[in-house]
Amino acid sequence: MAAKRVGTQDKRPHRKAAPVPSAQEPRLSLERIVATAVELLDAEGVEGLKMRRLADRLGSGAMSLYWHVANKEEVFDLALDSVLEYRGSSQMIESPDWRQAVFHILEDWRASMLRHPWSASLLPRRALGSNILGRLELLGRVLSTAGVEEADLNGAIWSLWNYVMGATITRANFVLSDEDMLAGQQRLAHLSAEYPTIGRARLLLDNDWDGVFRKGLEFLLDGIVPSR
Amino acid sequence: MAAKRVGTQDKRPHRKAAPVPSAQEPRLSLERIVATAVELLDAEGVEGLKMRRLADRLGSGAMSLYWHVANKEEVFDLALDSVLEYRGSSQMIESPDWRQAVFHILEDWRASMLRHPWSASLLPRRALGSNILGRLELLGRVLSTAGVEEADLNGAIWSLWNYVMGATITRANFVLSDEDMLAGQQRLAHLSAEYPTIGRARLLLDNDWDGVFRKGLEFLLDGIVPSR
DNA sequence: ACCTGAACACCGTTCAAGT
DNA sequence: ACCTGAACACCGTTCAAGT
Repeated sequence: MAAKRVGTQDKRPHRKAAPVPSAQEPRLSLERIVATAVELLDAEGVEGLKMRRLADRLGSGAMSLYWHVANKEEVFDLALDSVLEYRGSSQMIESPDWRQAVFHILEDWRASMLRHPWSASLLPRRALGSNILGRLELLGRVLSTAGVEEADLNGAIWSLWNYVMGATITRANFVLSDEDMLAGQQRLAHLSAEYPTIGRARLLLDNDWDGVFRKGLEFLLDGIVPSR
Repeated sequence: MAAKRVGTQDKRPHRKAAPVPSAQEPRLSLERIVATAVELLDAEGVEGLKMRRLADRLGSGAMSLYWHVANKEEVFDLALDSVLEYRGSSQMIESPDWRQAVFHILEDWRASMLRHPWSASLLPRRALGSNILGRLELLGRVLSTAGVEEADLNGAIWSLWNYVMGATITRANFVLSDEDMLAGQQRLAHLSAEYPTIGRARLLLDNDWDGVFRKGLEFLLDGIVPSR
């Protein structure tokens, strides 16, 4: 199990700071590799990302990748961080309504991960890249201005992190095709005998993911931020 | 990405209901395989589980496993479900104090997963086995008696699921050796320039995981269960 | 600096065969 | 019913070499 690190090191031989204009563009570049990796991950999922297939899509030999990245792990780290880049305007975040700002931050984060369903499950296992650290920094700032004491800030951020990650990982893994849906329904009907409460709640069937997410978030915020 | 199913099917050729006493014990058994898989997973993590290594530990050829299980996926499913078996007494759960009962259910669930750090990350991706369904059924029952309306039960269960899963997955992946700890500390010190709020909150450093977990859970329950 | 093919050391699993 | 070894079709990555 890879130990958790914070941030990503650049262990490549040497990288020029700015590309010399006279030099011809290399066929491969970190940016192209990462963008293509994201495409491939979106299309085929985590286990669909293979170095040879990635190289194929890029029109290069499999081994060419290894000049740009150290290994497959680094491809995952880079793809993950790229997907977590904040692309919205900063308007919402500077809203005087802190509650609205927190909702925007967390829902945008969640939406970014759901756009790339492989990303959420990956995030807790990998080093925290700069884009996610930026989002957490922003969250901390808003919570601070909302009145969360410095001593409680760590706990507040982690509570929200835990909730967002749990909700998103669960949602992202719950991609049911219609046939799966049907099969699950039949199975649950059968299971209702053994699990009556779950059956009555129609668990796994009528899941209003977004509604549940917002509601739980309200509850957490009510508790985290002292006076309302 | 494997689609989510509910429950696990038994596709093995034929299984006798009760072992004929006169027949000699087979060298392998599902139980031994699963128990050994859990051992191996505990020792080496998800990527450490290999069919050949598992067979080695069992003192058999690699291919012998395939008479008992369909494939590696099934080994994961079975190991996961076995780890989620409830081993406590049912006393706590029948406590008249529903809040205490919910806490016991969720903390025992969380503890079971933390005892096998590979399990939490696996759970949302796999079919729900009978042991986890049993825990959810129990949770639903307690929430019901606590006064949660039937229409809100689905949302209540999922809110808690999301929170527990997020907290546990994050915690389980955060196993820092001392050197990692030190490296992270230095890195964060360096990062404090870019992320001052995070730095001040000592995020990633002073994490009182259990305390944060309980606190957030209190907040959620305050919101989920109407009158206190 | 950047890219390549051959080759190695694995993996999960199929198959045909043993007892 | 239960177990096995040989073999196949992959994988990630090392290496020595090309331009």
